[in-house]
Amino acid sequence: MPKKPLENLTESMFYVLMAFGRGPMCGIQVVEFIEERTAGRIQMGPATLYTILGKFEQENYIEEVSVEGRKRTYQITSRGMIAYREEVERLQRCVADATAEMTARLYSGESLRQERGLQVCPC
Amino acid sequence: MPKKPLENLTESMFYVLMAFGRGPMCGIQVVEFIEERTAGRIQMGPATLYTILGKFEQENYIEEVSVEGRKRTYQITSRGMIAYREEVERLQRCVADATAEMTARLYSGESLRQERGLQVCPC
DNA sequence: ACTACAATATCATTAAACGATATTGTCTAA
DNA sequence: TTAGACAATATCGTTTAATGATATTGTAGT
Repeated sequence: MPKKPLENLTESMFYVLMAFGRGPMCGIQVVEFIEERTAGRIQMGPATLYTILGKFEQENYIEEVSVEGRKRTYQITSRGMIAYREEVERLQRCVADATAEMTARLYSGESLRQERGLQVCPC
Repeated sequence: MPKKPLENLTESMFYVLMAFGRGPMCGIQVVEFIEERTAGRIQMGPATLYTILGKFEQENYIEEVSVEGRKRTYQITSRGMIAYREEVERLQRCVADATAEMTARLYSGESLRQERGLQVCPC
């Protein structure tokens, strides 16, 4: 079990934390949330789900709030919320970097060269 | 070597492909690009770098354009460009999903309940 | 030729994803 | 009361990725 917060969530982990933004829920509800939120793009199997839930509980990103029979309900912790917000920011930085890079190339005329498959100035 | 395109790039892979948007370059230049573009946030060691370059060449995302001594220069292929654009879109969808979810919660009054740590309606 | 450096390559360990399958608890109907 | 059926969670085993550390190799300067 890691001491430091996970510094790079996977897409699956990200959506699991997003689910708990809706409030406490059990594993199955998380899967349903993800399927709905991503319009079916992401379908998480039980192995991935419970692996992540286990890790998140160790990591103190979520905590158990009730057990009814087999059904375990979790809620997100403040630590989990921080991790989620940081992940949103990381994703935004990636997109921003991509955008900045595209813009830079446009202004340097690089896009023309790329389109034509040229390695050097076409002049 | 996988037959289908990689459907989910890691952050490291993403920035490597972004680097090749600048044109052909060698491994070291990729590392320098990433350090610069992310303002030092991401520092890639040789193991990660050459693992990724090897995989991308197999995957036909990049191709060798010259070898001078030890120095190998690669350029991105059209397949690589497609993978890169798809990855940008995936990241954008993640951010968009997070935003949509936040908006939905604001309008349902969920944010108030979350802030106060309540599981049920506070009324 | 020797040395230093630049660039790439490999090793070994740890962690993540996930299909497949197993387990367990609850409820219903006869 | 017990035999399904079902809902929910748990585990196994394989494959893939990340990465620190270290090794290799080619080139140039002296």
